[in-house]
Amino acid sequence: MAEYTSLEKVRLQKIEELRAQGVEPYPTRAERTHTSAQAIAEFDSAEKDNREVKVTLAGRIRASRAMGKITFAHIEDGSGKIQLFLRINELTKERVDFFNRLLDHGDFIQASGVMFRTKAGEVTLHVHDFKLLAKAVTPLPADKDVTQEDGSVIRYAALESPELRARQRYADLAVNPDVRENFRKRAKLIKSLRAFLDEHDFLEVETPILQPIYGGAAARPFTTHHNELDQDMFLRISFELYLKRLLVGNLERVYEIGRDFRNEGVSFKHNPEFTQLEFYWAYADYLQVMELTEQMVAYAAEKVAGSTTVKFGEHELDFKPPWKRVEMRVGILETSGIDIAEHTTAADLLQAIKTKLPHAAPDPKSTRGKLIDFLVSEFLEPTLIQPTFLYNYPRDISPLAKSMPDDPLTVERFEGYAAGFELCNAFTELNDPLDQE
RNA sequence: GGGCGCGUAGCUCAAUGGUAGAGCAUCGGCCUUUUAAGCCGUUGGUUCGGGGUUCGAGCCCCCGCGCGCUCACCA
Repeated sequence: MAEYTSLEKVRLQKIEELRAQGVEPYPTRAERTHTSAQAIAEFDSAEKDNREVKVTLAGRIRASRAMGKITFAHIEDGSGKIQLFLRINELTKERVDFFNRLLDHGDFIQASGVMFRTKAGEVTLHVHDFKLLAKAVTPLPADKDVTQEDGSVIRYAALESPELRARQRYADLAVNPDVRENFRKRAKLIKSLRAFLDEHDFLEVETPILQPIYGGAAARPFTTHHNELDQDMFLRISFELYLKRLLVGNLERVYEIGRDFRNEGVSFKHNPEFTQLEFYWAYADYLQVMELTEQMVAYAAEKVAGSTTVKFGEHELDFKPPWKRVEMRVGILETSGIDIAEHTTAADLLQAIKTKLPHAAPDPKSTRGKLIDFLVSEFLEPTLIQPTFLYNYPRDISPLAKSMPDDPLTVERFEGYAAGFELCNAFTELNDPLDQE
């Protein structure tokens, strides 16, 4: 255990003092009657006819302003913040002093009383009784001071550091309410994807995470060891190989939502463990999958955001089918001026890039596939803001995908993009066993 | 893994190689409608760790640790 900070030591002393006074800092039960949002809503409707609203609320102290014989404080629960008003008239001087001296930001308390509206207009609980529910030792992270150009200082009462936010998710959640909303949206999203696929006769399965041989993608794995078998095992980098085996077993439509693990770079777009959805559909081709995909995403947007139109950063994205479809060769030609069909070798294509795009800097050792990738990510991808399917990929960057019947260098594959991000990747699967070797 | 940058009080940050500071928080006092409350006072430091240069190192040099950005890899 790390050493306590001076602030934590003060709080530990307060716990001692509470116990000395016969106050249990961690009582077993709470008696909440309303969330803060319910209390405010109920008061709003009762205010017109002067109906009294008595409630008991529970939450964490987020702010307090002691002013001698009265104290204002805010507590926050899962539904939001609410102000408390404490006065010696109802509580006695001893109780108000107790609140001010022994309770701190972050402590969980419950408070009972009557709802009213302050002079400043804020719906507030006039506290007649309160009780400590759990004394916090480590303070909630908060307060970031930013000095403005004019020299004034603005205080943000929220956790800012990206490092802390990621490492201490609970603290981020406790302090930043919008993050809680992200969690709810994520749960809705996954629920809606399940509902959609179930509705379309796809069967949800779970395949092995611990695998003796990894595959299904080009990525480095995490390695672990099975002691009893004395055998190295890998955390899956993809579900692909196991899901395909289920197709072999005549489960014609299967899907899995779960974690994959890739031992690679970390950034705001890439995490070593990430959630992925894969589905496989026997006897269908990539065009049918394209249609199903845009319907699925639109369905999810409707369920999560209430509309197929969604704000993302500065963009307003409309996921309503049909999405724009751009053939890769045409897209590259339109955005970079290079027709990859006219340059069938790496050397040839590299020469064309150097001639037509003197400012571009591709790796000269690249294969033809890598050069095409370069053109896509440099010129084409940034233009794919509204939901778009990019389709018909060059064979040399698309393992396991089936070639087009009349063009062996191009495969039946597509990727979906929105706001410049790749959303998904799909293809007509190679099913010639000899070709696969 | 490569390149660049950062690490000073609980937090956010100052400090030409010359006595380590400010605001907020903490702690104490005043204050019966505040909401970034206000006013007065107080406490708080192995300057990330180790070594070196120097009369003198938070600052310069070397090694290490941690973190950020970025490139490569990838979704």
